Order: sequence, then structure tokens, then C-alpha cells
Amino acid sequence: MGVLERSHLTIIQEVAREGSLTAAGMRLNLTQPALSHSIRKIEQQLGVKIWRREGRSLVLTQAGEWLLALANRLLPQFDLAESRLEQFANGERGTLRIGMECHPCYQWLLKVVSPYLERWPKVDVDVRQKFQFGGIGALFNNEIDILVTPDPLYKPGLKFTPVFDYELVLAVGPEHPLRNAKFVLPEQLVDETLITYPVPSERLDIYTQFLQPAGIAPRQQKQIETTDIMLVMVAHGRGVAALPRWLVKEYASHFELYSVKLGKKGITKQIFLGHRETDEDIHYLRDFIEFAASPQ
Amino acid sequence: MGVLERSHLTIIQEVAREGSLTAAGMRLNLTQPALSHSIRKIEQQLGVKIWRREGRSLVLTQAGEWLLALANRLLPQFDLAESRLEQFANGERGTLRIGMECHPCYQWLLKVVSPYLERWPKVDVDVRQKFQFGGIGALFNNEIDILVTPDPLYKPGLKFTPVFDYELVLAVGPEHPLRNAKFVLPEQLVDETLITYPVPSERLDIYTQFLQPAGIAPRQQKQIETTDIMLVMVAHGRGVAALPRWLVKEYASHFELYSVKLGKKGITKQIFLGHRETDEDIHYLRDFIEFAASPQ
DNA sequence: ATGACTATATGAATTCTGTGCATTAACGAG
DNA sequence: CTCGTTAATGCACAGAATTCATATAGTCAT
Repeated sequence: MGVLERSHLTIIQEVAREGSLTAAGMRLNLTQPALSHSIRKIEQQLGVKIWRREGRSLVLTQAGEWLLALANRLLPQFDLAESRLEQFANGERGTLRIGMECHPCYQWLLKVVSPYLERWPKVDVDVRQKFQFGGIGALFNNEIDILVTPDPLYKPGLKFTPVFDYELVLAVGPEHPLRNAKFVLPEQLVDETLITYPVPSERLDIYTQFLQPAGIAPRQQKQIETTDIMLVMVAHGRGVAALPRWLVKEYASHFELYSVKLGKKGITKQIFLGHRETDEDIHYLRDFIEFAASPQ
Repeated sequence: MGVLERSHLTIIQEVAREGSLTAAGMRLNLTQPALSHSIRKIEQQLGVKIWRREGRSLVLTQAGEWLLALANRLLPQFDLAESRLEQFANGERGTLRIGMECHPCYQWLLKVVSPYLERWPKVDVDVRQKFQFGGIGALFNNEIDILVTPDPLYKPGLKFTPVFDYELVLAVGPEHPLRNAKFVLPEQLVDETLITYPVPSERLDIYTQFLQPAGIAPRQQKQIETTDIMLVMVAHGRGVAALPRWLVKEYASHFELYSVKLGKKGITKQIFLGHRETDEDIHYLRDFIEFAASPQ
């Protein structure tokens, strides 16, 4: 089995560097006899002479030169590894895996992530959107570290932090009769084409909190992946979409878009970040939550 | 100081591979508690959790994944190193440094080295020709492992083996009056141009064994590095040269050359290979000497 | 739920390796 | 030759690694 250890390479390198066991011992915090015993053992375990005893100094043999080259190549990698691990230990390095259960939040997330990456140059961010057992399950399975969700499910071991509120509104185009309406009622959507993200309707607030309570369904539903395309369609009168008010406002600089309140009182949503309690000592994770919760 | 050892990487790799401490223990010839204690120690020494305890199995953390990648990268290099060292130990690998104190022997050496390199694919051959303290000194200083020389100097610790005999002759061109002579005497060279290798005349046998005893010097001496050019010059009547008979014969197929015996009895030389007695257990070195000594 | 099975964790005892001390041996410079 | 320096050696000890025995925990089938 393997007998050559990192410590042996260190000794070989240091002895070659200092040229004497005594000096090398000083640097390694070992006594000269300790090294003498060590190198003898290495040599007989490997069955190779590593040094030629020349007078009172040690000169590397061919095999020794070869080992020295190996040491010079491998030891820096060990050192690097240890400094990396220290960063892991201090929570300075890692991958923050963020799960999303809220399609339109993607735009918001982007705005949070960019400055965060600046602050934590050694932390990578990974965003995932599909979960076999739901976002909460993904948190428990350790598939993700942070969950962006509008539905905090308070379970032991998990914690949720509210990060921002927004109002869900109906986005309509410039030709739409509702464009200047104070608000819209469910029955006003029976003849509309509703554009949504491609997820089950029980995960769309426009259904669960607006249409279904009134027993209404829109004439047609179109599913579109990306927010940009969705709003282009809306601006051209190909349908209407339920989105956060701030998102519609943002896109309004590019396309002509109007926001209409959903119902008399409007629909207000709150977004939470969920995380495992066991992760609370991870510095970069805690900072992400604090940073995200502070108003941008 | 460094705490991460090769053995730790081995454990990480093996546990990841087998998925359980018990199984990994079998492969490493260790018991399960041994591993359990080891990994706990590694973790607390590094200050990083490497595994997450999930149910009754161990799952790598981010830091653990990182270490596994390191292990997969470094461990093969350790394995390779050990197999190389085994080859060193068995004398199958190394560099045979050959020193030359005999210029014309270079041609002979080439003929010996080619088949030798075939027989020892892992042994490299290095030929050196300049020595600060002479060839014998170079042997003692470990600058070379084998010395090709016509002057064996029997000293304790060194051994010399005769490898071949040759006759030193005078090479002349087709227009030369001596071309068919039975032999040549020193005084017949007073008006000649003598072509030699660029070394001090005390190292040229034509001087020490032929001209100087008779108190004769040639009209002119030209120094030329390479045997080829030397013999081209001779063939064109630009001078004469003292070289081994077999060498002249070999070149006679390319240029018109004639060999003339030096003195009535001729000059016979013997070439030896010198080596350190301490090197006699190096397999590839002993084989080189045996191989060189056997008639080609 | 319960029990059988299998995995890891733990603690104490033991074995072994590594280290240091004291000393010897070898070398080199003055 | 002698002194200063360096490596080698033998012995003794401390601490680390390993094992054994056992506790604890999770999984699966009934």
C-alpha cells in the first residue's frame, strides 16, 4: 500500500532547500535525530536510496531528484487546498444554491445577486427552478440552500425571512379598454387571453386568489417562459398578464404598458427567503439574507 | 502547519467510492471505528465538515466535494511516483551518465548505445566529454556513472573492465605517397600536416607513444572536432590523422582512405569502462558494462 | 408499531509510530 | 591535532492510530 506521505515530501523538499538535517529540522520544528530517523525509514520503506551520504552532508540521488521534483509539484497543491478549506471553514467560500418558487422574482433576484457577487468574490451562486418535492423538500434534501418563495411553510429546522412586498397587477397594452381603469374584476377577464408562466395554475396567484374564488376562467391561456416575451406580447395586445407592479413599471420604459389593480383592494404578495437553521453559521449565507432583506 | 495528508485523501476517496465506512474500511484494511475516528479528527483539525450525516450514510459537503476532486487529482500522482520509485529500486529506471575520455570511441559508443536503449526503455543515457578534474574525478564526484577511457587508473572504489582493443593507424588519402607503405616511422611525418581532435597533445597517443619518444613534431597541426570532417580532409590530401583502424575502414566506403601501421610493431590500444564499486548493484549499469564488453 | 438488520458513533484498552534526549561517529577547517 | 559541526544510533517515552466491545441510530419488512 501507499507509504509515501505528504510529510515525507515536505522533509525531502526542506532538506534539499536547507542542505542539512539540522537546519531543515529547525524550519519543520523537529530535531535533527527525528529527521534522521524519518528519512531512514522512508528510504527503507521505499527500498530506494534518496540521499547519498557525502561527507557530512546529504546529496540527492537520481531517485531523490525525482522525488524533489514531485514534491515541488504536489506540495503547493496541498497548501492551496488547505487555504481553500480555511475559506470554507470561515464561510468565505462556497456555492449558494438558490431555489426559486416565484417566477417573476427572477428579475428581483438578479438585482440582488450582482452586488452580492461583488461582496463575496469567492462565493458562487447557482439558481434552480425545478424541484421534485417542492421547494421546501429541496431545502430539506440539501439540494438548495436558500428558497425564494411566497409561501413560507413554518417547519422545525427551517426559517423564513420576508424580503419584499409587491402588488400583483394586471398588465395590459395601450389598445386595451382597461388601460386606464381604476381596477379590474374577475368577470371582466372572461373574454381575455391570459399569458402566464408555464406552471400549474394552482401555483399562479391570479388563479388561486382572483379567478378561482369567483369561479371565472379566461377565454384562453398562453404559457410563455420569459418575462420579456410575455410583456412584448402584452404590449401588442395579444393578451394580458398578472405580474408585480414594479416589474411592469420597469418594462414600461421599453414597451407601452399599463398596470391595473386586481379587484377593488388589489392583491398584495410577500416574498420570503427560506433557509435551514443548521446553515445559520455560514457567513455568506446569512449575509445574503440580510442583504436581500434590506431595501435595495 | 500542514495537516492534510495523503492518507486522508485516500480515506475521502474510498469512502466516497464505497459509500460507507464499513466497506471503505475493508478495502483499506482498517476497521470501521478506525475510519470513524480518523474522519472525525480530520474534520476537527481542518475545522470543516467534510461529510453531512444523513441517516446512516455519509454525504459529502461542498468542502468534501472539493476535497474529493483534489484526491482524484493528486492520488494518481502518488501512485505513479511509487511505481517509478520501485523501478528505481529495481534498477530499471535511471539515467546512465557516460563520460568519454577517448574521442574516436564516440563512434563505437553509438553502436553500443542504440541496442542498449532498446533493451532498457526506461533508462536514459547521457554522454559528457568535459571534466574539470578529469574523467576519474568525475567518476568520484558522481558527475558520471561510467567512464570510457584508455587509461584505467586503479584506485580503491573504482573498477575497470576492458571492452575492446584496437590498433591506432595513420589514415592517409589516395594521393599520399605512404598510401601503400607497410608502416610509417616518426621522421616520415616531419613535413606532414597532422589533423587531431582539439585536445592537449599529452592526451593524444600519436604524440605520447610515437612522435615525442622520437623527438619529432609535424610541420603543422590542425584541430578538428568531428571525425567525419577530419576524414574528408584526409581523403582530399589536406593532412593525415591517427585513428583506430576499424574506424578508418568504416569510412573507407565513403571516401578513399588508406591505413598505415604506426612504427614497425604498430600501436595497440585498449579501451576500458570504469565505474564505482558502489554502483555494482544497479542492474542497468552492470548490464551496460557486460553488454559493451561482449563482442559486437 | 415492532423487531431484525445494518450502519455509524463512542469509549477504553492496546499497539505502534514518531519524537526527543543523550551519545557516538564522522568530517572539515584552522 | 583539536575544535566545532553534522549525521547516525539506541533507548525511553508520549501521543497517535487502531481495535474491540458496545451504544446509538436509521431502514425495512412484517
